[in-house]
Amino acid sequence: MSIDRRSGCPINLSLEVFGDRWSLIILRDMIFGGRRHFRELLNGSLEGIASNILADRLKRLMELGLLTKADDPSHRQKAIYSLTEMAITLVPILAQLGAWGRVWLPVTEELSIRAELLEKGGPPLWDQFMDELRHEHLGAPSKTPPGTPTVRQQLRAAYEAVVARKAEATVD
Amino acid sequence: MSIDRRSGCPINLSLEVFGDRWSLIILRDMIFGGRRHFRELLNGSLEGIASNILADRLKRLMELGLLTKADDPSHRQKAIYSLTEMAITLVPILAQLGAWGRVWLPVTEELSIRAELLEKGGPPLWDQFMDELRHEHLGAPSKTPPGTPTVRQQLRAAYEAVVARKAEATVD
DNA sequence: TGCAACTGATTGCAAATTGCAATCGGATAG
DNA sequence: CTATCCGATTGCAATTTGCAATCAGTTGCA
Repeated sequence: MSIDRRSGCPINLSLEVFGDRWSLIILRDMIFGGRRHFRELLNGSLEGIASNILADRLKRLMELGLLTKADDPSHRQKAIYSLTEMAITLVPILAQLGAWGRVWLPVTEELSIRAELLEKGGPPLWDQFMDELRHEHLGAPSKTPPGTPTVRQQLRAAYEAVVARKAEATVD
Repeated sequence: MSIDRRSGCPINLSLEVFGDRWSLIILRDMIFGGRRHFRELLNGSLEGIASNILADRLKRLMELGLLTKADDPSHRQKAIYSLTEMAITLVPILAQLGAWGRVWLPVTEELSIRAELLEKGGPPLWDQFMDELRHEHLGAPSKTPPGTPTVRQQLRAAYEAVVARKAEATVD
């Protein structure tokens, strides 16, 4: 379940952490979708992950230090998964991955608007987002002034605007 | 052999392209190691890729539009693999991946010096590197003035300096 | 109290993937 | 003529994957 260590190359080691078809998808849903529970990840996933794979990957990501698990006070057997700093710093990678995919692959418009926004915002926006994630997941004090829309809200709003516009276009 | 299209999300689609343990390793060796031939990739790989996996991935990367193959004029049955623009624009992703791995994973010093250099150089260095790759692989005119050391040369020199220093340290 | 819905998983199993070893036919060098 | 190198291909055992069904415990509601 742990790492292979085929070599000490940073790219190789990174691939050994999330060089599979699901790990980054789960992290994406937690980071951008704000999901924290098993069921949210299971049912909310566009790609339709199976429950055993999800359980396996969550365990693996915990062992690797990318996630932690805590009891949910509202429900005795509910668990809350949190991102660690290690996972939060994946934001630039996800942003680049999204930017690349948006250019070269057959993405859908509503799902790529977030990647576009994140790309346009660049490192300053990524930093703000990571700050918000640290606040949400690690309890760190937030540096963003209250009243400012969060990055996730901005991404969500942009996504919904596209969906609304497309629905409109269908009616016309 | 082609793509699944579990969803139109750019991150998902990117993962479907190189969300496996070998595709990015091959591209890394071509991009940073300058390897162009089957045997170079097979024997030069630190991670020890098997020949059938290499053949399979090369074929897949060609189908996906990341590589092209051409005859080597010096040897009738030798093939030269070239990066396409699609693959060349992976440089920022590889740089981020290397930067992240360098921080969070048990990398070795000599193998991570290149990631460090690439991180410090930032987007301007990435652009220069991509320009050089376009020159090498696509025959594009090089914008870098002659006499300037290429990025690959810089990376190689840094790597060799670390190796030499470590060898020295062992002697002492 | 009874029961349905929901919680985070686990198990069985068939199918696909992986990667090692051996081998292929052709090309080239000595 | 022979040894070596070329980009693969094949056979095969081991592992991994992912779908379907199921688990035991928890909660909300009647």
